[in-house]
Amino acid sequence: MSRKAKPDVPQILEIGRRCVCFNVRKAARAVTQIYDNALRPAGLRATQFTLLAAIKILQPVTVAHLADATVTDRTTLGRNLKLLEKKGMIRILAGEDLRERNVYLTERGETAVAKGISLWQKAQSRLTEQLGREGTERLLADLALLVEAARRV
Amino acid sequence: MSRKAKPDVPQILEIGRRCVCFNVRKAARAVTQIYDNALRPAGLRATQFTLLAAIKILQPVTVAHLADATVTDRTTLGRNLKLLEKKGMIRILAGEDLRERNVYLTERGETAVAKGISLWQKAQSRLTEQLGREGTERLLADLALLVEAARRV
DNA sequence: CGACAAAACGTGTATATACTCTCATCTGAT
DNA sequence: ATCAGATGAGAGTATATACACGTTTTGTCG
Repeated sequence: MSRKAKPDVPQILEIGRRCVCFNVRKAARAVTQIYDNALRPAGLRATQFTLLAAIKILQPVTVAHLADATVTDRTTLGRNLKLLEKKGMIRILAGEDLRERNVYLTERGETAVAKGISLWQKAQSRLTEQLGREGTERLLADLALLVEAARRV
Repeated sequence: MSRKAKPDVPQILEIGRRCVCFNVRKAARAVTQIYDNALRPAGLRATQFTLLAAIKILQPVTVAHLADATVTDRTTLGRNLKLLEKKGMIRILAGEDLRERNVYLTERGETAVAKGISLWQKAQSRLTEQLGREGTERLLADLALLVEAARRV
């Protein structure tokens, strides 16, 4: 038996082409940069903007519920919320059930969301123009299927 | 009900459904967890495994070249490499051009890749089974188009 | 040859992400 | 009424990500 087999190189090349994880992460990196740049004038990252938007719809909302709605780990969400609180865009208050924390938008948060929406729209338009209308629809549908598939695994 | 209900709420709901950034990041989170869990027995995260695999193919390779190949920010890659070096899976040596750093797999790195490949295969199979053959092909094609589109923005 | 631009890389800072533990609170069964 | 188990949340640790800025080395051109 030789010390080291080489025949797995072609197999590794396949990984780069076919690995769902690698390719979806790569896409996420590329896309995130576009939205982060676009949202900079509002002092928001893409993640923060979508989180604020979710809060605006759901408020008052608990951390766990928000984590569920945004499909984010609860502890991750807690840390992301702390950042928004530090920016003065949300308030986090104890609920009736003292274990729960209820999240609310502040005035500054409302302003940031409003500013963010128009910036988001521009970024979204620029990207979807490149994808085409059909391409965008197909992509979003496929991503939804992917999340579903991942849940079932 | 209060008349204070915000008129832009429907618009915000659209964001959650149609925002490419939010949805691709969400998918990346879901998928990453599957691969991270699968690769745990090899002591690797998904990112680390794909990075090691890329190094195995390209070695010896400079940081910048590797960043290009994996479509990762150069500084991000540098930090990811440092972790693998700390684990003893790669070696980073100065090149002839003293500005450059050449990256090599170590024995331990080879072992980790080998172990990772079979674990990766299982995770990939489980996920693509859920997606179906066609679904997987379409998804990967769409993700490639997305990366292209993002580059053009 | 010498000034200067360009290339390759690292550091400081900040955010995003998730696992494991731990703590406080609540709820239901006894 | 009480206690065991469930539930909601935070803290500790580790990794992934990228921008702004700085450093060293190379290449280039007058």
